[in-house]
Formats: sequence, C-alpha cells, structure tokens
Amino acid sequence: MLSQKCKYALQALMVLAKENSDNLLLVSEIAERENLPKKFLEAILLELNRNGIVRSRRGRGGGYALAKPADLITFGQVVRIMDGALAPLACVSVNYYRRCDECKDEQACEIRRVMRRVRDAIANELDGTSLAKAVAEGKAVAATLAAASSAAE
Amino acid sequence: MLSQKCKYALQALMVLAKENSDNLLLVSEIAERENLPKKFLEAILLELNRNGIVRSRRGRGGGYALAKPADLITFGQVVRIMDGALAPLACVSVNYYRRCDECKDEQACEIRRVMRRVRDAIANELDGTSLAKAVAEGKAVAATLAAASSAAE
DNA sequence: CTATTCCCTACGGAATTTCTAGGAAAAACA
DNA sequence: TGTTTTTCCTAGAAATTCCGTAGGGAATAG
Repeated sequence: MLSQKCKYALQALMVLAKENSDNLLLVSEIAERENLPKKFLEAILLELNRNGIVRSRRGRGGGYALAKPADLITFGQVVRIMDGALAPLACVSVNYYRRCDECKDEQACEIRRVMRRVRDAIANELDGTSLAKAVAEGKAVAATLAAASSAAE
Repeated sequence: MLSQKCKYALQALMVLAKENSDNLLLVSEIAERENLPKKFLEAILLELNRNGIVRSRRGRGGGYALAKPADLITFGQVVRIMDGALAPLACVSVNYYRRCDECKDEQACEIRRVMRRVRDAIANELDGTSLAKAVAEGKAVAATLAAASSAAE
C-alpha cells in the first residue's frame, strides 16, 4: 500500500502536469483543488523539489511547476522517492535491496523467486507510466465517455 | 511492502507444503528451521488456522499441517489474510475496497487507473502462484543448478 | 493425572505515519 | 527601505501500526 504522502505527491504532480509548465502554482492552490492538507503538501513538494521532480520560486508570484517535461517523470520515480522500494520484499528490490535477516540461503528461497516476479510486474507498470501518459489516458477516457453519453441522447 | 508477519506466514507454509500433509509439525520445529520468533509464529499459525489455510491438533503428537492440498493455497490468499489488500491504493482494491476521502470524482482519477493496472499485475502473479507451484519451481531450479555444477567438473 | 501442545487475550515498546507549529530566507513590490 | 508574499527548514505532537512477548487456559495422548 502506498502512503498518503505518496498519493498526495502523485495528485499534486498530476495537477502540475496538466498545467502549462512555466505557470507556477501555489501550494495553497494545489491543496485547495485536490483537498489536501496544506502544510503536509508543502513538505511533500519540498521533498519533490530536492529530488529534482519539481522546481519552485519563492516570494510573490512564486510557486511550483514540474522541473522537467511530464513524459520524463514516471510514477516509479515518484513512488521510490516517497515510499522507497517498489518491491514487496526488500530482498528482491533493485534500488533498495536489503538481505532478510533470518534467510539462510537467498538463492534457494522460493518465496523470493515469486516476489521477484511481483516486483518486476509492479516496476514494469510504474516505470512504464509517465505523468504525461496518465494525463493522455485520462483525456482519452473522458472523450469516449462524452461520446457515449451524447450518442445516447 | 509485505509485513514481517506475512513473510513469516509464507515461510512457515512453504515448510508445511514440502512436508507430507498428514505429518504434523510443531510450531517450535518450524520456528527453529526457519529462524522465526516462536511466539509470534504461534500467533500467525493460529490466524492461518482460523482462516482455513492450516489445520492443527493439540497435545502430545500435535502440531500443524496444511488444511488443503498445496496447489489450492495461493500466495494471494495468504497475503490477503495477513496484510489485507494487494492493491497499492484501497480505492482500486477488489476485496478491500475503500473510497479515498479527498477524491472528488473516482471515475475521472488518472492515478486510480494506473494503480488499477498495478493491482491487476500483482494479483495476477500472487493468485496465479500456489504453494505447490513455488515448491516445484524451487526443485526445478535446484536441479538445473546441480546439473550445471556437475557439468563444470 | 501429568506432560505436551495449541489456543487465546492482553499488552508493551518501538517505529512509522500523518500532520502542524513556528519562524527564517528569498523575492517582489511600493 | 520595508512590507508582503511565498517557499524553505526544523522540530515535534498525536495517532496508528507493527513486532513481538507474557501468562495462562483448553484439549489431547499416554
């Protein structure tokens, strides 16, 4: 399960991804649009800033925008920054590998083999989906829904 | 990430799956073999018992065994019992669905669509893998490793 | 009737998660 | 210059969850 923090991060990023990239949005604006706790969101955006996902400017006229094009930011990157490993067990994580304390022979562990496949499946989806792709999908679905409802009239 | 509890459960079940199914194993035996905290494992097996995954007998000659054939127990079942939802977000869970508090329009949520695919990928792996399958895979790998090392001599 | 083994409840400590408070630093503007 | 706006930063409060352990009850075998 993703943390709230991670979910909020993704929500905020989707808002920014839909915006013109040189238009800065205020934390309070994003928080209001998405119904998120403002102070918490502030901390989240700060962390995303430190990790090069968003950029910011202070003072009047300041705010946040994506630090790079929306098709270069994947869900996988964001989840890893916020929550750490994608893998269901640390011992099958690629980026956050850690040995199991009680495991005697890692290579012989059947659970590990299964979870490795799960990790790959997760990583495949999350690393294969950029913010831009998610936005595009959303638009496509909205369009077909609109077409279906107008056809029904 | 799976909890320790869930991992321990899977470890214990793999031990039982490799055993003759009418041979009961003691909690302490399983704990020792797998290096698990005994009291905690006791609680875990109890829970698996209540959920029909293992069966038990008390007193001298007692212990635990699988409650059904190892090919009818999937990783998905076990994880759901121990940790709840497989899904990365409750709002895309099939068995533990829960609405997001702050979400305005679930159908329009792009994050949800992405996470739905992730959930399906996870469920596909975990529900598609039984204890029996994991045991078989383990044997197959061990065999090819043994063949490779003997060929190298 | 004694030893063994699982069953059950309760709880304690640690870690994590989810926020919030309060103010410093930068930037814009008057 | 100084006032306002906005992000940056640290600290920590409150709640929850996680990881076990203690201690004894109930069934079973011999």
